[in-house]
Amino acid sequence: MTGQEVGPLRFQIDFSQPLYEQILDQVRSAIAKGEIGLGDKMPSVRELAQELRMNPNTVMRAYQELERDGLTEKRRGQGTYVTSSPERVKQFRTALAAQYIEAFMAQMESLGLTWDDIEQYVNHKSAADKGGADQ
Amino acid sequence: MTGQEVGPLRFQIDFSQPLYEQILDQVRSAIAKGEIGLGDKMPSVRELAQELRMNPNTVMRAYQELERDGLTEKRRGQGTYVTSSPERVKQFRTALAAQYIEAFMAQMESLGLTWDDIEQYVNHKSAADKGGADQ
DNA sequence: ATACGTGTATTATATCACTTAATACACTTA
DNA sequence: TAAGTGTATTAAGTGATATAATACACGTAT
Repeated sequence: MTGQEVGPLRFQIDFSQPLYEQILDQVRSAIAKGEIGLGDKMPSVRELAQELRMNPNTVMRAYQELERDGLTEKRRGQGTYVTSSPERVKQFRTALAAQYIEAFMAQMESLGLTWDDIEQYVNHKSAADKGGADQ
Repeated sequence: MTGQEVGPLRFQIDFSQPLYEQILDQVRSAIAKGEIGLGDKMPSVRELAQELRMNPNTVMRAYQELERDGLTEKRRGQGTYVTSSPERVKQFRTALAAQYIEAFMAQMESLGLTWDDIEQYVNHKSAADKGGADQ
């Protein structure tokens, strides 16, 4: 909770994904990891658009989703600010993590792999081959 | 390894994803889980297209990717057959699992969550809240 | 040889998501 | 008043996806 302006955000933009989605993901990450302080002022839509050489509309789309996430708040005529509520951030992170995990588990299930198989893979980078489909 | 024709495949198609990708994922899954026997004959492009009420070109796109995966083989004038090699299937499953896992780990990292956090979530559906970003 | 069923290639068209562009408006602060 | 906010609108272009209508080469069965 610094209340300062957000530092110079280092964005890594490519063409593998929609641009607005990359902004969204990277700002989400920066907030979740505390790289952006709570209450900080985000760069303005036009400012960020110019820095990233994008259209302001594209940046705005990302900003609107951030507000839907509850991670930012708009103040008319003033700008966009990161939420001051650590609970909001926690809550958001938990919800998104749950979503990622569910999707991941579904992928694993579709390959006939169990949680034990996954743990084996993670613990020592070798055979995720063991369960299911032994023909 | 039955060598039979593949049974009536139950496809679940919606509009949340490209159609060819849904076919691809579901056939991959069916092979990985052994629901489709090795060496089985796949339905023809036109046949499946009619059953799913899609354009043959769309089905063909999925079939072409399946062959790139090494999961199917084409026999000219005859049809498309599931590979007879269990090693191929194993290899494919391992590779795809690794890809899924890497992507998932990156997602978790972007939220500042560790592997321990994930295990906690999976073991008992509760707080993935603990590590990182405690502001 | 003929007919049929394979996979494949081609060309054209349509739709949709994404992005850019150029404005204009309402609000806040200096 | 002037400058900087977020926002809305309209128009246009691009690329991925999907459909449609053909046509071709190959293998098998008749």
